[in-house]
Amino acid sequence: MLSTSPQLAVSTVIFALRKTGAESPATLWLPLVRRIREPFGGRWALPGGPIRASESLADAAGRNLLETTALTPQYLEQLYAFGTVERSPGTRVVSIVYWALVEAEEAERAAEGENVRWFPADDLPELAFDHNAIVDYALWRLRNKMEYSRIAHAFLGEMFTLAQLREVYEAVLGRPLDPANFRRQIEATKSIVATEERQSGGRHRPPRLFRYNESFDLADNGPLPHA
Amino acid sequence: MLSTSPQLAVSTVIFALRKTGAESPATLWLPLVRRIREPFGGRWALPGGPIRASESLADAAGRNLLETTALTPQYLEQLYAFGTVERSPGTRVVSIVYWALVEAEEAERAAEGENVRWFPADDLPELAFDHNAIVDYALWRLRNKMEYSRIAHAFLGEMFTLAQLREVYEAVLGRPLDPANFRRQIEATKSIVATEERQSGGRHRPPRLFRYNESFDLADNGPLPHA
DNA sequence: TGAGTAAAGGTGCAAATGACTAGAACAGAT
DNA sequence: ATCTGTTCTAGTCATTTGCACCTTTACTCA
Repeated sequence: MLSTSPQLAVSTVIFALRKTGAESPATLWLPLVRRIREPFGGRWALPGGPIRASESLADAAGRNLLETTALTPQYLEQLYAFGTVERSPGTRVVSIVYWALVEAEEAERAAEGENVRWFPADDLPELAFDHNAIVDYALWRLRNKMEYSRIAHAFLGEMFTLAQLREVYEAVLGRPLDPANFRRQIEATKSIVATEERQSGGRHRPPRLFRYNESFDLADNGPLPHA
Repeated sequence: MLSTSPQLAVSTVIFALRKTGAESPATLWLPLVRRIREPFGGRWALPGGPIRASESLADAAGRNLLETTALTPQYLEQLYAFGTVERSPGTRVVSIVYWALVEAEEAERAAEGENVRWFPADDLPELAFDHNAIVDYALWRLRNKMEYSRIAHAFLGEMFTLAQLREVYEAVLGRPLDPANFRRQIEATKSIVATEERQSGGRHRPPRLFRYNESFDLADNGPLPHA
């Protein structure tokens, strides 16, 4: 009997920050798609699909994401290759999973449908396959990376106030940060620069707008082949 | 035309510490295997092979490593999935690469042969496929991880002196460390405990032997599915 | 017994961090 | 125009951390 090579697929865990109420803190959300086929028909699952012969793994992740959720992420990084024998009933599937971040605005644009819905990352239903465990791992990576890189910026638009940036950190790390100390740390950084513009409209002193210094990478992922 | 799924394989970058001369500093070495088939026939490559239907990815990496190099690593972790279109001439191959550490003693035991040879990690020949880039990335990960985990211990045996442990750090990080400060950092750690035994034989005050506290993991890799 | 060597222990400075206080600037309401 | 509440902004101070350097201890070998 010829041993057939495992089936190969890519999936993506993509996070966005959402504010439910006006005064409630922002939390992490992610879009899931409803499975139509067996196994796990009807269950929610990570967006993903097969790899085409002409595209790299990252390209496959981005394309499947765009096709199923209409989202274009600000940040995309390989998470892990999952390949235990029993993770998919019947067939042997190896999933190369990416994780991604998307701006709040972009996340709003992508309309929800019958088969695509956003869920809060800390309160998911039972997903298909091992996808609950995968999301847990992606959350761990996100929180870890937040502490020693500048990926927080990927949740925000071009320009942002320090309060907005701090809100991102507080939502991901799950604890409040001192505004004054936070300011000091950001200003010590060269990767985030102050602009002359301010954001008006609130019923308070208009905060200065900041901009990310494009000459810095969002994260140092080492000497990884670009694709 | 039916789009065929890419071919899937695992490879492993496995490091050991070797001392060339008696007084020269230890450096990183890794075993490579000589390819017999095309493409890249005759070139050196990372040990690896296909994934069996009954084994997980990590198991496949360990098995292929044992079969081709007779090595059993002290530490094994997934590195990255490489899958650009052009990385293997002719066929489309996705390689899930692991990286590993092995004790010096265990590395000695595994004899070199015509088709397996150890090379210094910082002076490799031109390897098959994109394996040079893969080794570079593995080196980067190793150096990174060395700074916030206790994997250095995986290079050593059951018991070791602080000087030996420091030699590992110096070899991997590529810079000398202050012995006094190094001692303090290690002693602040709960994961490495002093024993009552000492190592005699040197022409100096006999150093205390230390032991790794087995109740700690070598590295915190988050909530990863065990296999 | 003395010389040499590395382990082991200690001291002090500088930078980073965390908790806290206080004033300045603005929007909107009175 | 003045008041009020909120947030930005600046600064202090104590604690921790990292790092450089120095001294003492204990052993082996000649």
